[in-house]
Amino acid sequence: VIARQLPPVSRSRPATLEEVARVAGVSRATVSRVVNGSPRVSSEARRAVEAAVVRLGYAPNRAARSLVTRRTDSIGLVVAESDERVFGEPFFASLVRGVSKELTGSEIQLVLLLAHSAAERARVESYVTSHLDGVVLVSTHAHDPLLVSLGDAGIPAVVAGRPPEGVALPYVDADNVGGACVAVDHLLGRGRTRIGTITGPLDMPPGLDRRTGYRQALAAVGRPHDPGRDATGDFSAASGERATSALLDHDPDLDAIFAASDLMAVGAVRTLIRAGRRVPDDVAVVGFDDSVVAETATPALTSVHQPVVDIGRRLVRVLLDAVTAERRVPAATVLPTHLVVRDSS
Amino acid sequence: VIARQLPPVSRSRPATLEEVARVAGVSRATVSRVVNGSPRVSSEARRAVEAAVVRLGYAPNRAARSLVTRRTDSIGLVVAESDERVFGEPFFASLVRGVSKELTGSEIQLVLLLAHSAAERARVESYVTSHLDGVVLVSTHAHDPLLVSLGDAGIPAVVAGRPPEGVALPYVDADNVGGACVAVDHLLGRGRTRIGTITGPLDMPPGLDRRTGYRQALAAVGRPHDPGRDATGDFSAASGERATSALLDHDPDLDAIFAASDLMAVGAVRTLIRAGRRVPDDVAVVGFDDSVVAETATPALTSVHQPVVDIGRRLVRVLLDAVTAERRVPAATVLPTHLVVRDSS
DNA sequence: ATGAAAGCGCTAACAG
DNA sequence: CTGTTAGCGCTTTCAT
Repeated sequence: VIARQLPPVSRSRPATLEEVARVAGVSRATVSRVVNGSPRVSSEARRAVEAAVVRLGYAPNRAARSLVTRRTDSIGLVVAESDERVFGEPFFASLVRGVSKELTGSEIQLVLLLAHSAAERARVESYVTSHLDGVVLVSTHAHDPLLVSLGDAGIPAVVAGRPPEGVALPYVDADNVGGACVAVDHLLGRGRTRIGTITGPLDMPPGLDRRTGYRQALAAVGRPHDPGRDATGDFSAASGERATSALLDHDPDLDAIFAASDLMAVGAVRTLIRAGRRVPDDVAVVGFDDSVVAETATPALTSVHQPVVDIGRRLVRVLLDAVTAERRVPAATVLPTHLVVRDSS
Repeated sequence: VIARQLPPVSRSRPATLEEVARVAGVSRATVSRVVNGSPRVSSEARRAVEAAVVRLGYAPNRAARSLVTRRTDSIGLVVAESDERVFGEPFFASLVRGVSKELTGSEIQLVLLLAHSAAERARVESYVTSHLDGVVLVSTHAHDPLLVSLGDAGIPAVVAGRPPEGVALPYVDADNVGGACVAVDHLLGRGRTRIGTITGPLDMPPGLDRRTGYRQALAAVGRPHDPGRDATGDFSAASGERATSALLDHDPDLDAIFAASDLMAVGAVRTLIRAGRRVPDDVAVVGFDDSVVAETATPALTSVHQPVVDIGRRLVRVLLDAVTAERRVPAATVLPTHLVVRDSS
């Protein structure tokens, strides 16, 4: 039988570098070198230090470290969104997963900053500039003041999704144009000819880009642009219903709808059924986002999948490159989307 | 015309207390007092300092402050979950909203810690104990090692949702038992008599509690417990389908189902329709969570609403009380739920 | 009411 | 390869 354990180190106060040094019989500088992985340490000293670290349960004090290095080793995820729903969106959830996934293994912490009100934005800005190494910015609103102020402040920042024109920050986005294009191609391939679209808000880049993809696909096969086949929504199911009614009014023979979000697609299906159309027999419907509702809807929705988790990971990689200034970061990174075919088309 | 502005303060390096003191013509100590709202300062000095603070755009350096106060002024939101989906769940999203809402206006920052793998859990634990004032723990897994280790570590912690038996941490939860009870009462009120239930996993407190509520409501009206009317699911739609088949096998005349999650309710509806039942005419269905799918499902689902945002807010309040040790914190806080009646019942 | 001074725990020259 | 030393920016006695 062995003694059960070393005398339990009192947790009253975390061990310091000083204590580790004393136990290991070296100087603070040496301990610091070991802890920070410097090669300029004898293996003998290193072993002694490592043992002491374990024995004492030593963990560096970040505050002290950051005071001298002027780095906080933490990055912010800033959600600049007055509309609180955003947070509940699957897009955001997956984004966070990607971000935190990319951070695993690094010593970098993720600080969440929600800036709903105008007052909060101001706080966020001052906080960010003095306490974070960099930020990932999520904002669906065009002309978000934070977008420009953070840009001006000169703090490393990367935007999730293409920001509106005029913002000089690097961004990572899904290929919205390409995705929409593929969706419409798919509809054309199914023999549909009278294809309408329900766009997102046109002051938001994704809204704009998906409409662009729709038009490109049609233009590519020589279809002229018919304004009556465009109806604007706001990404919500209710707006999808309204838009579909409008579309049907203009062209009762519509045989397909490309909706710029799954929620709008659900609204479209609902309205189509109510109008006596069968989906997909009479009218095929394709959504965008490949969210849970696409799977659970009846019929299950064909939808464009965005690699959101990957976007999150890439966002972090770009940001960290910007922070360390190791290399010039790309102004834009566009990740591919793909179509998931289900029952609605 | 006035001069456009004071000479733009160079942002090369954030202003320090020292600089503010010089500009205001006082000592560092005085500036510190003003910044921290100490009353022992003449209004004259205070004015001078405040002006200098504004002029210099001064923001205290958290690292320096935390080094001396031994407080980090940040709390962690620890998601101890190997199952990555959790993050996408609406429950989690609303929780975060509540937490961050409660934090607005305070100087406290929210640090997000995801602990998927076992290795990460270890890191999280060490990180937490040395760099955070306290943590809010989200874990749906029974017997999560973090639950006990954080409890042992003596760091202030509060759990979202009732933890499994044996965990001594304070928690905040929705009234799952009461909610389920009300749901079943509602079904009884609609004249239903053959009411089955699809439970959640029985090793999870919410799964257990909702079943308890179901049984209580039935017992209250003298219905004996019929094991054949219990089917176990895992909160997913697919499990809801399977469970419903089992329920129908046992009792083809079933006229109502209480599902412990909206997703399972959706699965139930799907299976019922396939089996030739009309919802709600032949079989009424009630879900739990009042999530987006409850709204978008066809028919729209009657569901039990949990005050998740409030849970988040309360979590923070309890945690901060525990951190400052201002008062003994309640071991359990149970917030009321309510039924949202829609078309499925 | 205010200032002087002593660190908090750590890193980073700089010597040796 | 290692130790000494000088702060990083802030709070906090302790005098005054």
